[in-house]
Amino acid sequence: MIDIDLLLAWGATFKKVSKGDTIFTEGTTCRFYHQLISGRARWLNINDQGKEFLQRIIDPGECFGELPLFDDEPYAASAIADEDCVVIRLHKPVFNQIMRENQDIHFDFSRLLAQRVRYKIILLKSLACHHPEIMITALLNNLKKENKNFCTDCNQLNLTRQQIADMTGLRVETVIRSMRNMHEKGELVISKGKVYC
Amino acid sequence: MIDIDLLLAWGATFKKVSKGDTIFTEGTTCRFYHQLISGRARWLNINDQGKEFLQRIIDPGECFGELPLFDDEPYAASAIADEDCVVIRLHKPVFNQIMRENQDIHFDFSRLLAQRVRYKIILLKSLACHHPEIMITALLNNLKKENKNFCTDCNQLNLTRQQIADMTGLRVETVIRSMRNMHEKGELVISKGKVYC
DNA sequence: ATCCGATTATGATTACAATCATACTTAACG
DNA sequence: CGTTAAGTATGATTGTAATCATAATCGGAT
Repeated sequence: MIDIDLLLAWGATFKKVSKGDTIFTEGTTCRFYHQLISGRARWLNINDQGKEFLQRIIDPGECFGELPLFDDEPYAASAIADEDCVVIRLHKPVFNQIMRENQDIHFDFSRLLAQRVRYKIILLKSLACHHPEIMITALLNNLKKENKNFCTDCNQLNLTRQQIADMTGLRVETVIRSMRNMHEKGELVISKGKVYC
Repeated sequence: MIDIDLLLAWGATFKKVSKGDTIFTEGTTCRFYHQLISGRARWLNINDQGKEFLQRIIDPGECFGELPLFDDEPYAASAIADEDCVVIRLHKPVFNQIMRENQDIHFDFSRLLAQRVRYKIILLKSLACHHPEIMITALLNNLKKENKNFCTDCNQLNLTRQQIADMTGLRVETVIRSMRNMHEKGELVISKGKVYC
């Protein structure tokens, strides 16, 4: 999201994270701006029953855990490395300084935040209607719009049914059955288990 | 959210809206910044079955419909006047100019957007777990934290069960039963139908 | 004070996703 | 290449919120 050279010029540092390790934890104080260089991570809530609610898959080039940098509250969710990762980090006060001195970047982040609100709103209203197929459609539409978790060439969805379940609160069996039904209806294509839309 | 004198200095205009009238509609292009002067409005989605999903009650002093100003997408939801309202409006390009020239205001909006994401995330994860009481608790906690829809003196909740249903996707009967159960458990107080927490 | 619509309340029934069980298929790894 | 875990698939059963029905209560308007 922010140019790496710029981050480095401001004193950002690289950090290696091993697969399975927690990068930061929901509810704790945020001290850094984070951006993923390589690997893959997930941003998620874990509820009292130990069930994961997957907020977002984090891919290289993306920033994550940015909410506390703007509202000074604790982390809203945890970040866990799905693979070995390299993260670039910058101290929060320095990040704020960049925002102040570089208004275009500030506007980029406003846009990002507005988009995040927008997608959460769309997902919320679809969850509220209780129809699994509508929830899945809303989720996939959101992801498609931001070119996320889709192969840009072949339109293959690159999320498992379980991940979709974890992002909607549905059970994996319900996701499987719903998506198969959507396939029958021609709303998407399932070929050898792979989903295209 | 923005000082009214400042808005007026930049050429903002007042607009009267009658009870029941639509202020703007989901999916249409946004041309104005809106802030409520007096009255009350609601910000909501209406789905294909005609069911309302209530995103937020808008009270005097609050801005609303601000997402398109930052991400240049259409309105994410509609705004409808619950009472006769006066709204102050400013053309979108002028709003952007204010952001550029007045960085503190820009940071205030970043904070607001981050908070909105945060609350949507919290609500999302609670909806995903399927327990009505957890959903209602999450909603009320969110509102309480921003001093919204609560009497600051007596802690009285100033939303109907129907409105809570419309904000969570639950049925009004389920909200009534769940809240009565929360009352039995001492998680809130219901006295003559009024809710305190 | 009286009326009327909105709100709160409660019971009975139903629909459907969760849950449990089991099996097949695919991908990763030594 | 074979082993194993992860992912996909499908059927049977269950639990719970939605739905339907009905009534009491509250609040605002006349």
